[in-house]
Amino acid sequence: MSTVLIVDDEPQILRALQINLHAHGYTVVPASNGTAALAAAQTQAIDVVVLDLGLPDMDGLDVIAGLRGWTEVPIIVLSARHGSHDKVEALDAGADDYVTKPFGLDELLARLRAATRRAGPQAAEPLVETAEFTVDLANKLVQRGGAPVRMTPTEWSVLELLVRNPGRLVSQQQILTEVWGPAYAKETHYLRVYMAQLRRKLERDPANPVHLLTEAGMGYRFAP
Amino acid sequence: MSTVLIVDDEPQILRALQINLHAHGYTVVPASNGTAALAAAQTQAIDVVVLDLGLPDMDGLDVIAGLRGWTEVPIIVLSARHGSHDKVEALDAGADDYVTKPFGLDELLARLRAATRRAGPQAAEPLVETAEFTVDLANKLVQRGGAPVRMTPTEWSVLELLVRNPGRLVSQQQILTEVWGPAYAKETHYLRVYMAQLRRKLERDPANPVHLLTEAGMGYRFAP
DNA sequence: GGACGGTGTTAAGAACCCGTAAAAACAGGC
DNA sequence: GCCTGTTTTTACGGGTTCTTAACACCGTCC
Repeated sequence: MSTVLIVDDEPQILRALQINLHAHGYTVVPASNGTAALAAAQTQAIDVVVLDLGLPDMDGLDVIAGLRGWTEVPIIVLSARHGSHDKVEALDAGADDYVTKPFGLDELLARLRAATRRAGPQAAEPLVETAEFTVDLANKLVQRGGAPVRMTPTEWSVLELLVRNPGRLVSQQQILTEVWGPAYAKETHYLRVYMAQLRRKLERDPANPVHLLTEAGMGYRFAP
Repeated sequence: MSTVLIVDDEPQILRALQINLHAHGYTVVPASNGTAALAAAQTQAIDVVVLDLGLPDMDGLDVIAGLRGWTEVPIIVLSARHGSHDKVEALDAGADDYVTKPFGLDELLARLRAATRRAGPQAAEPLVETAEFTVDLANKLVQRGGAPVRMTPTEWSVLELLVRNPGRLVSQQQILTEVWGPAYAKETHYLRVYMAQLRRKLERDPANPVHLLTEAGMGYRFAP
């Protein structure tokens, strides 16, 4: 579903939101200060920002301004301050919504839904290309020689993880925990089966892969 | 500047808002009940709606639903009720913002600015065409071979969601949460029923769909 | 050379998912 | 209150995917 950047300096609130939003299907990117938030927003595809105004390193309004400098991503502000002056400042700085603490989780979820609903189709995710095939992350579409290639859910999860880390070595443990869950971190034979299937679908010569490479004992690497 | 439709059954509040917003450059269209509000929204060009939920003739949620049936205009809800359940319902019905009374005028003005700001660039509703049928998003009209095809509300919601994301794979979870609501995210059998109905109405050979495709385990995809 | 750990390939049953039709429950209009 | 159209529920056959197992392969180390 959507990716939420959560910015809050109180670890327990950050953790609670992280767990709850994840349970409701969101991918959560946490940040405990303004600098980390701005950095995270630039390196990852964020669909909506939940921003606590009380940050240790910089003014929350500057975080809003920093984001608004280059992105239209919806920003929901959390704040303990009820004063209307604070609300006006945050909204005029570019925030989309302002929620005062304490707030109910269901209210935050509803406001998240409202924010993502109107933001609609977000900026295009990258289209990863190789000489043999192309992977369209946003549309979950794989093409080879112009023709679409059907992927099963597990195949897609593995492929997506590799393709989102082009050139980087992804450990077997990491793939297993992210695709199958932490309990499967040792089931390396799953990986062998699915890597074989991916190569059969995507590589010209599955026995001598060019793009989906094995690093024996380490993990796998996607070479563009 | 912008035109605001204000819906409130208390004459003095309606009058006060009218004067204040007018003083801040807004053109104000007043309505004292839900029926008048829906009528006004259809006859005049409205940029943003300020809606009090406590109306004499109909439930405020139905007003939201009525507006959302055909327009994306931003809706700011005013309510005396602080309960998070009320907020969730209003936001999920399609409202963009929820302000509890009492509120400061400057806060309302800031929220109006935020709402109109992001509504800004209104894109024209496209006419989606395939070899078999055409979908007119703006007029909620589906045609096949020149003849209009009747759609039930639910059928239309599902079709609209798919057609608005041409080529993109839309997960079952996403369709269910957007059409039926977050509580129905697991009711995948609804989808099977409605996809079958849509295909029966729109595909030449419903058993071998060309435009409304299934990706087993992943979701559905509309291919233009 | 042979054992061994890690890897690739294939196949088959189990588990799960999907399409279809038809009936039951529900809602709105008259 | 009845009637019509819509949504929800139910059941089942057929298909796809996941998991598991068995075996071949390739290098390294003893």
